Amino acid sequence: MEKIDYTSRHHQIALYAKALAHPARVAILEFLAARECCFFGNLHDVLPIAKATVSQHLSVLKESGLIQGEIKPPQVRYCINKENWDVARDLFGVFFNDLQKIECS
Amino acid sequence: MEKIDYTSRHHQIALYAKALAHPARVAILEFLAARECCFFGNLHDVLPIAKATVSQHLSVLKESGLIQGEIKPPQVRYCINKENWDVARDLFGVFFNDLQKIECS
DNA sequence: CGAACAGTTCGTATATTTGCGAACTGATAA
DNA sequence: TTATCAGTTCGCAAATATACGAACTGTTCG
Repeated sequence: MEKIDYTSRHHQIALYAKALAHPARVAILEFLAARECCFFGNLHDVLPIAKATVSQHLSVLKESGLIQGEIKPPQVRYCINKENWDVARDLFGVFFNDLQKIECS
Repeated sequence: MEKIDYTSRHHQIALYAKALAHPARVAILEFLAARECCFFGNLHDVLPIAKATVSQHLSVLKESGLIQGEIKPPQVRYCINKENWDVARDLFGVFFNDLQKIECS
């Protein structure tokens, strides 16, 4: 049997999963997904962590592509990046739903 | 606005996401999901990592509950834990699909 | 200008993750 | 019994993640 390389799908799923791999980030995404818009302060008010840590988690989410930030001085407005959110939803959807059983080797 | 605690849903999603947060584990799950059964050796043959590392990733997946191992001397047969797999699918499904927009505060 | 406000960045400490080779375990085969 | 085979565990090194306070940036307000 040949060694495989991880496909770009494997990497993509892993990257999105990594973004979701902390309860704070799950909570942030849920909070954002429920709102048209949301400022840093709203998140900080609600989360049980220091603002530096909130900012750090937001960076992780921004780097994953799942959210985007827009500067509205003096605040920063965050929201879900709908395009990538849909990509992630489809990746996980296919991953969890489209398993085809093969006979035991 | 009140601080929230992370809910057990947040924790659960984060834990399953953590399990998926490495390409090797995504590849393993995909491989298992496609087969009725699969031995450690099959996975090691296919993955570009040392057997100690394969074993480690399998431990992570076992601890997450997404897979289970059964000793069939001298081999170990791994398979998807269908029950938890379904739980994870539903958690991610709801998470990605059931967002309700609220007006900007 | 100087103070205040909203966030980010920096520096640092600690914990967790990833990866590997080597040593181990437990079952079978010679 | 000894060797072998399948897989796990150990010990370690390097990288990454998590968290925080303090210092910083950039804007607005007096």
